[in-house]
This record gives sequence, C-alpha cells and structure tokens, in this order.
Amino acid sequence: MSLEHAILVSLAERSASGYDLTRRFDKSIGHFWKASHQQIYKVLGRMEKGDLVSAAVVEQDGRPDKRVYEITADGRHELRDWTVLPTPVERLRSDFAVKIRGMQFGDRDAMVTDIGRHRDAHQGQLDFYLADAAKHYPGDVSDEDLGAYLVLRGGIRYEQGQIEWLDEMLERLASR
Amino acid sequence: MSLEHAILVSLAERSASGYDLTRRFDKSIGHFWKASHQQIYKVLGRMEKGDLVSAAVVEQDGRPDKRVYEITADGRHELRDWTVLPTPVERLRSDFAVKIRGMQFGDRDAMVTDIGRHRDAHQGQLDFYLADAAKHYPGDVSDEDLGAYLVLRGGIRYEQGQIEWLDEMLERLASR
DNA sequence: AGGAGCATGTAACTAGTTACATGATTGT
DNA sequence: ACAATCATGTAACTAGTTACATGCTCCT
Repeated sequence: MSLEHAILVSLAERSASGYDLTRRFDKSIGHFWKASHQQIYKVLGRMEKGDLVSAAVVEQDGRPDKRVYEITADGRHELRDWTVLPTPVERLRSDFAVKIRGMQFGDRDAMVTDIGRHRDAHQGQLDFYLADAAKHYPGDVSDEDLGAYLVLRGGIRYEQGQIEWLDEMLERLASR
Repeated sequence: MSLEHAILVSLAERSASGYDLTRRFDKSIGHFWKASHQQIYKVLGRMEKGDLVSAAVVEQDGRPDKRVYEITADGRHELRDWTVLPTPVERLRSDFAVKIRGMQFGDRDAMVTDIGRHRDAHQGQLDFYLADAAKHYPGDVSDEDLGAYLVLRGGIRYEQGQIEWLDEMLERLASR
C-alpha cells in the first residue's frame, strides 16, 4: 500500500500527471521507492475513486492531453493519519546477500567480479547523492526541505555502508 | 525467484522439512530474506516438480510425519549457475524513508516517536548480530563459513549505518 | 483444561512485473 | 527515415500476504 503514500507525498509537494510521477519515480523519490508507469496509473485510478486525488484534463498543443492529479483534502488527511501510525521495522530483502551467503556453493571468481560491479554501482550512487546534497543543500535546510534532506542523508549513509562492506569482502577474498 | 535460491542455499547447507525451513527463515537466512510457511511450501512443491529438490517422508513417533527435502544434483547446478550471473543492483524500497520524506505533511511528534522506535529495533538487531558474531566467529573463519560470516558483517554494518542515521535525525529534530 | 510446538496445507487476495499497444511531435 | 520524448493505458502473469483449516503431543 505504500506506493499510494509515496504518490500522496509526491503530489502534496506538487501536482503532476502520471507521466510526471513516473519520471519522479525514476529519480528523487524513486531512489527509495521505485514504481513502473503501469503500476502508477493503476494506483492513481484507484486513488481517484477513493477521493484521495482529483484529476483535471489539461489540453496542450503539440503534445497529447494529460490528466494532472492533485491531492485532495481527504488525501492530505490520509497522509497525516499515516504518519501517526508506527511504521513496521523492515527487514532487509536482498538477493545479493543470499548469493553471498551461498558463496561456498558457487563460482568464487564470478562472485568477486560481481562484488566489484556492485561496489562501482554503489560508488556511482553515492557520488550522485553527494552532488545532489552539495547542489540543493549547501547551507541551512528549511523546514520544508527537511524530510527530503534527511532521506538523502540516509541514502548517503546507506551507500557508504555498502561500499565499506563490499570493500571488506573484496579484501578478504583477495587473500584466499 | 530468489526465494528458490535462498531455499537451495539453505538445503545445500543441510536437508530440512518445510517446517524446519520456516524456522530458518525466521532467523539466520531470514535476516535478509523472509518468507512465510505458506510461501515456502508452495515454492518447495514447484521446486520438487522441477527436480531441484527431492523429498523423503520421515515417520516420527509422537510427532506428525514430515517431508524432508534434500537438494539434488540439478539443484546444485542451478545454484552454481545462478552465482555466475551478475546480480541486479537493488534499489532501496523503504516505507520508512517515504514517511520521512513526507515529514512536513505529517505529525512531527508522532514521527519522532517512530524514529525512536526504529532506533531501538535496529539497536536490538545489531546487538543480536554482534552476539552471533562473537559466538560463532571468535577467531579465524573457515572457507565453509565465509559466506555466512560476510553476510553477518553486512548486517552489522547495515544496522550501524541505520542507527547513525536515526540518531542524526533525532538530533536534528530535537533542535526544532 | 489450555496453550505451545510440530507439521502441512488450501483459498482468496494484493502488489508488482513484463509484454504489448497506440499515436503525435521534435530533433538528428 | 529513425529515435527519443510525451502521454496513457490493457492483459497476462508471478510473488507474496492474510485468513482459514486440521490434528497430534507435551507441558503446566
């Protein structure tokens, strides 16, 4: 159900079409909750029925019409109510960790290569986050931006932790 | 499809019934891949049809019969082949992060409480991992245990990173 | 007498993925 | 001519969750 909430947060920040949301879910908010356009359109339809969002058709020239969604008062209430409920503490669910765990039954060389790939990918993501932080939050953070900033900080710490772990593994595996 | 691989890894370590696997998925391997017993029985059935595992009915006295699953040669091949393929780099998918991101639209006090709850939960998990590491790997780690050890190291780093992030948030929010 | 543990399932549902579909405009 | 961007969907499928079901033994 949390795609609904992610959409509500995104629309509370700024109204958008399904297409706009899809792009947002490819970056910013999508860094910690990804969604395909198919899923987004499906959920938007359900949310419109539930009066959490309302749609307005906007005609454009040279481009197809679009349905711009706006959060409703009900939607804002739902969002606030949701923040009051305790969030279940999530467990990790990692394909990669399962594979590491099964290392002894696999191909050691291929796995070292794969660990290196992951290291590079996480380094890339970290660089992206750091650039983003430097660009958007060079000084004090406004109350309005605090949530986005804190999540970005979480992303940075996560990527750093991953890189440290991946490096630790590479070091251990190099000496065998 | 990765529950299959998680089960293969677990059965490669030691044969087990669906019930045994369920308990394992409540601890050890379940720390980074959780699964319900319903899902486990369903997947075991599919895997048996695909000859990745084979079952033997074991009669017990004072307890119900059980079907003990063993990994087959095909299963071991599948596991090895899987380790050779590159693992897609996963993005985070976090309800909690979405909620933090939407902080400005929610109840600040409730969220501070929730962050505290998460902090405690992650501290508890970290303590558990540290005790596990101290108990099982006080000295050198054998080749056989390396995968499990490295994943445990990953878990420790992950929990530490989370706690640091949660503390950072609590500190920032206390001063507003 | 009641609850916890052992043991295995079915049924109904929700969320999410993958593949396919359409059609206009703008840039190379 | 061809690809990319804008824009919105349907259809078929897979994975996972929640609720329900059964029945025996051991412990308090």
